[in-house]
Amino acid sequence: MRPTVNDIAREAGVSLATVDRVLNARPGVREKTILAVNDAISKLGYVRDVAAANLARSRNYRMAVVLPDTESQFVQTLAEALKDAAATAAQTRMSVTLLRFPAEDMHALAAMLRNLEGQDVAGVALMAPETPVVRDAVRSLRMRDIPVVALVSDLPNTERDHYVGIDARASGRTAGMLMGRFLGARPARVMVIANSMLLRESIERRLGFDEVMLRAFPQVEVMQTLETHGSATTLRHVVAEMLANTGQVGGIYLLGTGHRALASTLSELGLLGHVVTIGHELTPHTRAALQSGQIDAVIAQNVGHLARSALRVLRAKADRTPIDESQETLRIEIIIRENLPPSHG
Amino acid sequence: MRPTVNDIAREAGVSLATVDRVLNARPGVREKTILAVNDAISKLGYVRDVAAANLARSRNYRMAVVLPDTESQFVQTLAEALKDAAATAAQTRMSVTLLRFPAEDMHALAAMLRNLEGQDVAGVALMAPETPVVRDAVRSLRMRDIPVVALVSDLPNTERDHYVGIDARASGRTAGMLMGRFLGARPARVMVIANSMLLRESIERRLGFDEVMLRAFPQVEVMQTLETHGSATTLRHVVAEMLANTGQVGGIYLLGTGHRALASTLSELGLLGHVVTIGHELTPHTRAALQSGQIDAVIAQNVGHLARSALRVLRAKADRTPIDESQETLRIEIIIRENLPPSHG
DNA sequence: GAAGATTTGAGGTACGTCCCTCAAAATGCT
DNA sequence: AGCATTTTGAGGGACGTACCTCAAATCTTC
Repeated sequence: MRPTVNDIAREAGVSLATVDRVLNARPGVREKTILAVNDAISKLGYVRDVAAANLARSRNYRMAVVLPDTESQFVQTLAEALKDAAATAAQTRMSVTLLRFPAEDMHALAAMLRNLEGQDVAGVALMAPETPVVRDAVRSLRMRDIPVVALVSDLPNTERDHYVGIDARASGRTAGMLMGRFLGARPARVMVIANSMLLRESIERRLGFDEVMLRAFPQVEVMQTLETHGSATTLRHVVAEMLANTGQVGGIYLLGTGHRALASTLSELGLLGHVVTIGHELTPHTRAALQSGQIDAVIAQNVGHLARSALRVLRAKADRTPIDESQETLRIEIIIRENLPPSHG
Repeated sequence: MRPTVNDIAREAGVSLATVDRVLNARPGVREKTILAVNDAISKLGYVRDVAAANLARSRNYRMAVVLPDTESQFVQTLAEALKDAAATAAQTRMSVTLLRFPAEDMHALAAMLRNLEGQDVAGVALMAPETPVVRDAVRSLRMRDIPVVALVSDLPNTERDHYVGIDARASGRTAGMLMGRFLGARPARVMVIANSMLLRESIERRLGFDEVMLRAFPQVEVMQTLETHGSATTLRHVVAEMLANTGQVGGIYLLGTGHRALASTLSELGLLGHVVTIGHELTPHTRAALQSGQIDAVIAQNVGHLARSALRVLRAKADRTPIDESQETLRIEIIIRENLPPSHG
């Protein structure tokens, strides 16, 4: 049988009230008594029954998840995963509010976060680029003891409590290694396409990619990043132009979105399936593209895991409970047609 | 506020006792009343507070995990992961007993499982090859309403409640695709090495591998499987012989264990790093081999996830609670040096 | 050693659910 | 209608913890 607070009281030779005061760090206990209780705790191997504790507290965890308001399939997929995770988390007295901010409007985001401070929010998960305004908002939340978890894109220069997501640089390296090996030994050129090189993630991925290419595949020339600014038309245009003016393009590395536009452009040029294409994130589009052979590999993070992990970490932070690192570390997944996971509705 | 059983009672116009009877499927309630209660439940969106329920039940789940008693690093790693998962699961009143059976002695295993029947075990997770004896033992457990979860290696022709692990055939296909792409366009031969081709897993992996090779890489010749029977000496011998008698060996596919022996053999022959090597499962050995470039890729399943998943599924089965498929589906992971996850102590 | 402050004990209620008992009410059957 | 049977209600104790109050015991300090 697991020891309870009563066992500790008996073992330490104090009353239940004192054990309770020690356990919950309430004042009015002598140092000596605190030590005696802690001794009993470790001697009996007592572990607080969190479920019972939360029941007694009848605590409700209101968590907020803040995502950019883009139509990007990845963000949509993530939002869905978060809803699922929230439904499950409801079983453990957690309620999750999903908020969206206009993607380019950092001040709107800051206002949103400031607003959250007023309400009794137990934690915030945030997917946003690191700008000064965001840094200030995060600091402000932390000052009020509200845990903040960075989602998908890290906020390394803020006081965020935790980052849930994969290392963008390492995922770029992974993409690079696959690209190099898939291209084979012959010299080739690789096109790199991004939405915007102002995004930390794109920069990091590209850095990782280049790192590996330079080191391991010197015969491959990686060209300058083409920016699409999220526009399919621009993507079509720059890709067609680049392909017309450059020979030996053997690979395309898509740092961000635009898989559909890329596939149709390649298809028009009769190149579909003849160029090694590697992208990021598993969405309905990339899934379909993998299945039909339009993409060769996708570097992804498991969004279901991401969502559950974010909520678990927020919860742990709110409870001031330790985090199981091995469970909360997301893996950089390499997905090809052969190991495509089932889609689950 | 979340609705409680009291709210349901009020809403349905019945007493607390009746709501309780319905919720816990106790007898002695008219069909009509059951419907009324269920209506109230769905109307109010009631979700049972599992924590409180378990507290009240003060139920202890004794789970047993049965693994073969091999020194294989994979099994060792899995055992470690299970211990970690068990430690965490202890927080939710679950205790896990880890049992080992002599790898080749199916009758010893059967006796072990029969012995479990006597004790009040709430569930069994089992990693074992599917033999008639095992089939009978599983059936017997199920007859006593003890849930059985197959671990790592499926038991498809038994009445096991669930399988936690990856599809061996699909992981063979994944290995095949990587092998083909890593080899490049030129013709080559691929050696396949297994411990024993009597193991279902080895067969399945090989089938998947061949499938892809035949379809997508006709220029590659996949040779007959060499069996090592777990002996490093045998491995050294057969590999050296095969390499001496066969030209153009560009790749080696290791279906089971033997990474260290293979590396040292290749090293002696001056071939280390010149042959595309693909193996299975992430263990300290394969991790080191990936890091040093001795292996090019490993097809793996996340053992931490595997362990947690097995315990969660057992728990759900014991509680007769639905399973979150998307959380319990293990992914076929492709691991190369660039996306090697951290080792976590 | 007395007054004051600090520390400890005893006891209670609550959280939401399970599970038990016993009596009361409703229903079915002849 | 009367009886047996089934269904329902009312109530209480338990699980392990949190949090509250009030009194008693123990320490300080002069």
